[in-house]
Amino acid sequence: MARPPDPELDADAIVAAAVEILREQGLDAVSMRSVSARLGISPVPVYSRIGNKDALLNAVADRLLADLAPPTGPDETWTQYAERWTAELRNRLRLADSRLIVAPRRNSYVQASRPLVDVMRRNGFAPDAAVQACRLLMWATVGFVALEAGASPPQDDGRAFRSGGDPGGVTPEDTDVLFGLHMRYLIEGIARDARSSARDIDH
Amino acid sequence: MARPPDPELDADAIVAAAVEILREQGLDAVSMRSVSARLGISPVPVYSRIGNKDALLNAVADRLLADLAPPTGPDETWTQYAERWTAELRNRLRLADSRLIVAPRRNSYVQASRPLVDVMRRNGFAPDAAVQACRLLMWATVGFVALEAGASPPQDDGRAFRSGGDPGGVTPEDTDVLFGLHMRYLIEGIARDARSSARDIDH
DNA sequence: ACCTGAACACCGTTCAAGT
DNA sequence: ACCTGAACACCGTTCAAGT
Repeated sequence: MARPPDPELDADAIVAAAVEILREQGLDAVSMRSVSARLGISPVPVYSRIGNKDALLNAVADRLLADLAPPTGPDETWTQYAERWTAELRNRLRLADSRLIVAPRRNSYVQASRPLVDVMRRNGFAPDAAVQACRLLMWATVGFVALEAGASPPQDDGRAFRSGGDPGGVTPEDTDVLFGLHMRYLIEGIARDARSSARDIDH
Repeated sequence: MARPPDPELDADAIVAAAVEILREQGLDAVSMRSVSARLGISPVPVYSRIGNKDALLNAVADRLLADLAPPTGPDETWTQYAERWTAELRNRLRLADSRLIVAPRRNSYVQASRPLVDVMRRNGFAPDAAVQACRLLMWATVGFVALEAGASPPQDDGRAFRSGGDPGGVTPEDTDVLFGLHMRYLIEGIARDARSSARDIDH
């Protein structure tokens, strides 16, 4: 019907439609066909603007996971911020489908790392050490949520032990405790290594 | 052609065929149709014996991930064994597709936990503490490998920075270091908490 | 009882037209 | 140039026969 490229249809509108379908019906309902149908067009323009389904899902994930990191407070130690940072990341990641979050070096993750790296550098960390520590916390958090969320949505497992007494005794409270313990151990370890390397320099 | 149920065709043979296809062509090539075609049958018997595709993939994962834990050595401290246990788990998990490993409470994981829990209990851990610590190390290891492997196979990402100077400076060596650091922090943290709770009891 | 062929309702992706 | 309809080569799953 139209010869000039539809000016209403840019990559952003396509990603927005995909996010709507994701929110309403879940990740499995997001297809090149369902997205184009929602926009009232054929799948071809989606391919020409986005590329393919992988690219679409990456774009969806980047939009869903924008601005993951909480703002830094004044007079906050790096350990305090690191604790808030991991907890906030976990809360945000849990809202997304676990299949979208398992991707290291996702743009959103690189962005989210920046404030934590900055805080650590202001607290005396060497650039390399700050980046490494931040990557450690990021991987640990993303990996934890992937496992935590991977229980229900993707593969339903068949076995009939959803409601009632839980299977191996893993309640949501257990999971919270496990996450807190995990992050505490990592942050304490990073702090200890940082102190010992500072001692090396002093000496 | 045959009326009696084929005695050569049990669930094991179906899973074995799926594993063969997985090894030869990757996870994406494993379908109810490709598996039944390899066995020379229609998809229907696969459904009647396995259930559905989720059940098939779970069975494949359980077979691929059997016997994950290394044997315990005599006169080995729990920290030494925990280090070997996480390293061996990582090596084994890396051989599988990351999409198959992200499932907490997978039967193979429960089995793999047993020897580590036993070693920790022999070293004075309370039952609950040993189970919790083991779960922590399991989740951390599985999550790490999921991230580590999730870079290449599932979504190829499009961006052209595979060969040559790597993107954000994440070499395989960096990844090895990160894993070692991660596990060391966790094991040290577990040891420290165990010592302090033992002190509470002594006092 | 247990199989097969065929079908249903989808996929991702591309091609050959149309304007 | 950019669209659409149609097609290709698949999926997971189920149904209606066949023996």
